[in-house]
Amino acid sequence: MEKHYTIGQFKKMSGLTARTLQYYDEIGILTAQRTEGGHRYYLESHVHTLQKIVSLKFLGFSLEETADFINKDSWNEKDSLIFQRDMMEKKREQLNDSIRLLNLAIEQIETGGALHTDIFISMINNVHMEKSHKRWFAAFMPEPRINALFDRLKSEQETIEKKSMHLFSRLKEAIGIDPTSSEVGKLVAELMEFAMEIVGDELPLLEQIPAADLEEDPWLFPYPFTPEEEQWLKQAVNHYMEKEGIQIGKN
Amino acid sequence: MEKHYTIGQFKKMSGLTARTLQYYDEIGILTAQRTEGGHRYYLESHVHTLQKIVSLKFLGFSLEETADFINKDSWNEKDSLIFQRDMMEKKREQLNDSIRLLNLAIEQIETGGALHTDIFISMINNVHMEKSHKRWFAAFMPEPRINALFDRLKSEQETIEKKSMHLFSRLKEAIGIDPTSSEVGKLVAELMEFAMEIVGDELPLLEQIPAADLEEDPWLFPYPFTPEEEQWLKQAVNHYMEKEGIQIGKN
DNA sequence: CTTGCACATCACGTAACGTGATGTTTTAGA
DNA sequence: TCTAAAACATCACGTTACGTGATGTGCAAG
Repeated sequence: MEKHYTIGQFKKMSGLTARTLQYYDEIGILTAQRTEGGHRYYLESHVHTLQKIVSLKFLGFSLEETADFINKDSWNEKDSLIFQRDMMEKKREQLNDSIRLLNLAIEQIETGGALHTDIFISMINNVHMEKSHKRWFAAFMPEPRINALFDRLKSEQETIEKKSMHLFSRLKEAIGIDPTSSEVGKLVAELMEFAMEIVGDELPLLEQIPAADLEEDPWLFPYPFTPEEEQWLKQAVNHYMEKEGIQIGKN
Repeated sequence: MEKHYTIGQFKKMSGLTARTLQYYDEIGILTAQRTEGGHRYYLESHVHTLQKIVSLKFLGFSLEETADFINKDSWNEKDSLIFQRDMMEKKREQLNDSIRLLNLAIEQIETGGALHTDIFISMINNVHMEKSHKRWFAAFMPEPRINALFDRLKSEQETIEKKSMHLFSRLKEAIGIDPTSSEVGKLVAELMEFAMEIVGDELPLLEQIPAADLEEDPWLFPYPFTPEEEQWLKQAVNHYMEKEGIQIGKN
């Protein structure tokens, strides 16, 4: 005589809840046998089917997709497997981005600094809107050069993000201090150097982009400083420029 | 006069749908202004708030959590950030597992072999049930040694999985062939060698585990072969053992 | 003044169950 | 054999973050 499990035994074995088993029964993905009184019971074959179900769920398939797999017993069409893998890889990239950004914020707090929301937001945005930014830049640069620029930045993304976070935070905290002081001068010097590092050889082209265009779109390019803060920053940068005798537009 | 956006302009700018904006209005996370006629309109401050919302969503927060963040404008409690990061890291581990397993199946198909569902299932299970397996082994081995064993296997997980997939598949395809043939003998030899590699120095202890215990739990240890297939495999292994004159139990 | 578009509000659908509420079957013990 | 408790059954509504119509107004242009 075949072993049979009540729903209570079955749920203990599988670790699923009774509700889940009832739901699987309801949608017909795991149809239980019934006693005369109407209680569910399960056989070894159900164990096997349920194995398949939880395994496929583990791979990230929906119950509907899972049902398809269960009905056919050879899984040799690689299309759905490849599709699924690609979906999961996209999700993983997403997670990598958010984990990296969360760590950035955590580190900033742990090193004793304050986390400035505007800075954080603009950095998140930078990652989130990458594709839109690429399209935007397409109006000023040929595509291969855009890609080269973005690829270079991406290869050092984490370093750049950490530097940005640190530098912008210190700048924000310096607001109010005399813009001509040597303390502020040092920060601005750092900022300029950092900006040069970012733009690299694309300086001439990027300089041509009118600053107004950038500020015109508050959605695509949220600014980490408020208008008053920016006012202060401009003073500081101007002072620095005059002292150094350089004439370059500031982004 | 402040710039104001209709919902149509706002959705184009943000890339969200009107329904989403209406929903955010409804749950009070982004309350729009209204014209006399009842139409929604948005100001610059709404742009800023929406930036926060989409940024926090990008980090994986729910709208409810997002609402909390928006209400307080300093984000210096690292607890929720750390909690969130840990959640996301768990999800990423999950994804890594499923991607690796999907690739395993895809490769198996691409190299021209058939994907045997029972083998695949039992390999998925192996990853999925790792914690349960550890608990199960705790009845036979002290915990530090279990951890050492599992850590060793984990460091070569992908290699082991590929080998398993390849070897078990060839075994399954050999079923029906004379168990005493040299072809089968070779496969069994590979199997034994592989098994030795896996158990490593834990052979004596693992040998003590009665095979019945393993087979007794069809949920925890789904077997990649059917009873008939197993019968054949036993014959092949026995033949191999006699020929080699070794006496070791088989798992 | 009308026409057409943009916008408004219901209201139900989604996925995979969780969580009671309430009634019936099964089983263990007297 | 009877009873009380445990186990099980079926509704039915809640969850998240919107999508998707259906149907009824506001608004700007001709």
